[in-house]
Amino acid sequence: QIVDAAVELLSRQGYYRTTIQQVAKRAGISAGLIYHYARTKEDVLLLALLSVLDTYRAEIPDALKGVTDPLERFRTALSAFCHIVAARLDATVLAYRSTKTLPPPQRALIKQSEIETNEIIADIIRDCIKSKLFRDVDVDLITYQFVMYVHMWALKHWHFKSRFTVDAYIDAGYDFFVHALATPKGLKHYQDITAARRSDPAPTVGVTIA
Amino acid sequence: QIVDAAVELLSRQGYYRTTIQQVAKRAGISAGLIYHYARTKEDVLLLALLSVLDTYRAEIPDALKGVTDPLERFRTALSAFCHIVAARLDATVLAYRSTKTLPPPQRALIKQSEIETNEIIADIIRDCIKSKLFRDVDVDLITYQFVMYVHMWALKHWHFKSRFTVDAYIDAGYDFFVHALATPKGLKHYQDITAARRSDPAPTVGVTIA
Amino acid sequence: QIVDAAVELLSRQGYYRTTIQQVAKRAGISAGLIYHYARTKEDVLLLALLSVLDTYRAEIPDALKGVTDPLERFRTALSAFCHIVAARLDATVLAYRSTKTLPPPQRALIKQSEIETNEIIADIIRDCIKSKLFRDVDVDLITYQFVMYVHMWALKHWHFKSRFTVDAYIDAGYDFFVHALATPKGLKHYQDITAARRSDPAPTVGVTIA
Amino acid sequence: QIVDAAVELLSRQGYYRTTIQQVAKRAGISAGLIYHYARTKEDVLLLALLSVLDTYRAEIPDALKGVTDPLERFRTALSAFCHIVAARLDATVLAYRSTKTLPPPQRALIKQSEIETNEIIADIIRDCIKSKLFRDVDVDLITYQFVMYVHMWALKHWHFKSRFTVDAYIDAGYDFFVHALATPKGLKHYQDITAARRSDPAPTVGVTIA
DNA sequence: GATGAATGAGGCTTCATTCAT
DNA sequence: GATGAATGAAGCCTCATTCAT
Repeated sequence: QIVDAAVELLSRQGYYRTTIQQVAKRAGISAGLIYHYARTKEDVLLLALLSVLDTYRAEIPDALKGVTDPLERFRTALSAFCHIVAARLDATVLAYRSTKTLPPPQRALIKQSEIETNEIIADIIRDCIKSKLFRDVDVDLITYQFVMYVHMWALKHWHFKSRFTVDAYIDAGYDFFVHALATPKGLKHYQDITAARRSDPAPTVGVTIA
Repeated sequence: QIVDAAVELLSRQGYYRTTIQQVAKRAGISAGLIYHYARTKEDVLLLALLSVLDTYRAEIPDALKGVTDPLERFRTALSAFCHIVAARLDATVLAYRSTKTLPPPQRALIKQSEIETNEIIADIIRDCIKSKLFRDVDVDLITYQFVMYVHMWALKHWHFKSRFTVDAYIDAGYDFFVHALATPKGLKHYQDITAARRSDPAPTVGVTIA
Repeated sequence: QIVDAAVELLSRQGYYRTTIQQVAKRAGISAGLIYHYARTKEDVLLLALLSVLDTYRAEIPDALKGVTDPLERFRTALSAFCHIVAARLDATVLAYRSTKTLPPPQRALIKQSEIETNEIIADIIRDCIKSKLFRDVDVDLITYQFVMYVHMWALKHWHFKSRFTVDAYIDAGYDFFVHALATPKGLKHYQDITAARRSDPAPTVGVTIA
Repeated sequence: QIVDAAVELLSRQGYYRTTIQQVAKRAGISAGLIYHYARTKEDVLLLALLSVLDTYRAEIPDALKGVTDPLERFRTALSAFCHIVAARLDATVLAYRSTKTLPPPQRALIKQSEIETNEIIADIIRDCIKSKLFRDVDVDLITYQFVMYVHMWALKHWHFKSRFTVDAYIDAGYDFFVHALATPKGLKHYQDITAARRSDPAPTVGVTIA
């Protein structure tokens, strides 16, 4: 598919270093044909970015299926999100590199997609607050910090790759956010379920990508 | 100066949309002259990026002068850093957009500069830990979270600009990090000095840019 | 019909701005089908041009039916020709824009068609000369001037449209040509029939197009 | 000069068959350099067309210098104009082929230049009328007929080249227009100066082009 | 007959870089 | 040092034409 080829090449090389011819060749089609599906090279970029963002939006809910405890949902979302990003490091970085390349109307589409993913996170945080596990914090701000923490795995991967495994990174982030947000009750719950999970080292991550 | 012109244009337009001729015109010189100071266009980008990062490295310590309490230093660093970034939003975003454009050797210079700035933050955090105000957390990781929080003001400015003033953003971040990191003693100290500052609304930020 | 779509689009946009796909869409068929009727895009142009020229060749004689007086035939031909051109201004201009686009063999077909139309005019002029209404002028040259006068309505329509109605333009041209060509006898005849027509304002134009 | 190369190639091949590379090669420069002087290919066309039209505007007055008799001025203008056109047949045709290729603003410049040339002709005709040599005709219309007659030499050159020399074409046109326009006094004057010129076959044309 | 997806050559245009002055 | 005209490679995009269905 064109979009897959585009994501692959754009992720690796960035927008301006990637030519339409390269995308075409990688997709196994002719350059001209791309222009049946995208009107400009920027459209190809948009499609690629939306494809990446859609992965987030689709796969996080998948991982959450069947998880009901609010704090477990929080951890699962963090874990799933980190693993998704870890599986497509370059694609995540691409969004930060290239979104500004798009003209505002298309940029708005990207933002919209990002907001929709964030809403999944925000809902989870709201649940934690409603359950008195988290303090009554600014959900919007915390959501963005959560997302940034995940993205940081990609953005600063050159730094962290030699210091953390993804799972250690997830645990560290989980611990950090819980301490920042939890009520005493929430902290107690955190320690309980963490201890439980350690004595029962079931697969802690339900998402596996590529 | 060439570098200032470059920072200005690169920040606004990104690397590939900015031409050497534009930089030359904005700098009030001829295109050819730029090649006396930079061997390639990438060199111009490198110089511009280093210039921005140097601002961070130079101005945070300035703001910290005379501040001795570890937690106050933490808050001052956060505040100064945020204000610096707020004064050059686009330049901060530029680093995220364009660093990957550079070949590895030059990218290493950027990383090095970033690491040096981070070290300032790390030292402050270490002080807080040594003073038993913060828990014994992973300094490196927290440092990066701190920096990401600051950068987030630029990276997600389209979102936050209508929700926070810079100062409210700083306060919210300060509160968040303290809750995440502080020992009970640290928390007590936090509440004391915060209350004190509120009753004595002296200028809390010593950094003014442009 | 393909040709009608082609005339429409070619007239409005010229040869190179018109794509086969546009012609196909306008004709309500697929692009591939056009190549059952024309071997190349140039063939489409040729067909369109010939179609326009055929209109001239067919409609002028129609208007002349039943008109016997040589001078009246002259006036009727002028009037009919002008009205035809006025009804397809762009198509007339198209011939001037695009004939040179065709390779010589096809261009010859266009010329041939033009010559056949001219012959109709030439015959009328010859009649006028034979009837001693016109001086013994160079029929060929006068024919071309006649045709150019008509085409001028299209070629300089941007200028004349605000200065003349088609009918005023026809009257002015008629007067001009008669003065240029008429013998004293012809001039007398001209004044007689012109006066007669004024007192009997019957429909002076038998051609109505779209 | 770029413009000369452009006129040459555009005249011969038309707008779309002429590439910027061809113009550059013919002008002895690189393709990129053309874009220092023209922003688009259309600009090159505009420059070329204006250059041709300027030739008209400049050379007709040259030929008229020292000619005072209104009718002689009329004949001289016709003769000069025809010779100019004859010297650049293709360039004249180019204007008819390609003016519509330009966007309206630039097309307006072309029209303006054409109007200025026409004004030279119109003034001469007005003089003839003022001197009672011509009837009180519509100057504007006659001017355009005059110009069309000249242009016809280029537009229908494929037809006339085997039937007339330029000078014969000029004489025929002169005769035609005088008969169409002259008062009895004007006709008398025409016959006098024509007879005089025949017995004194001085160079009748003062314009020589390349 | 009819479709329209697919091709791929070709041209306009940009711009980093050079170099004569 | 300083200029800026000049280069020429490279890439986006268009579109006539084909051909499998």
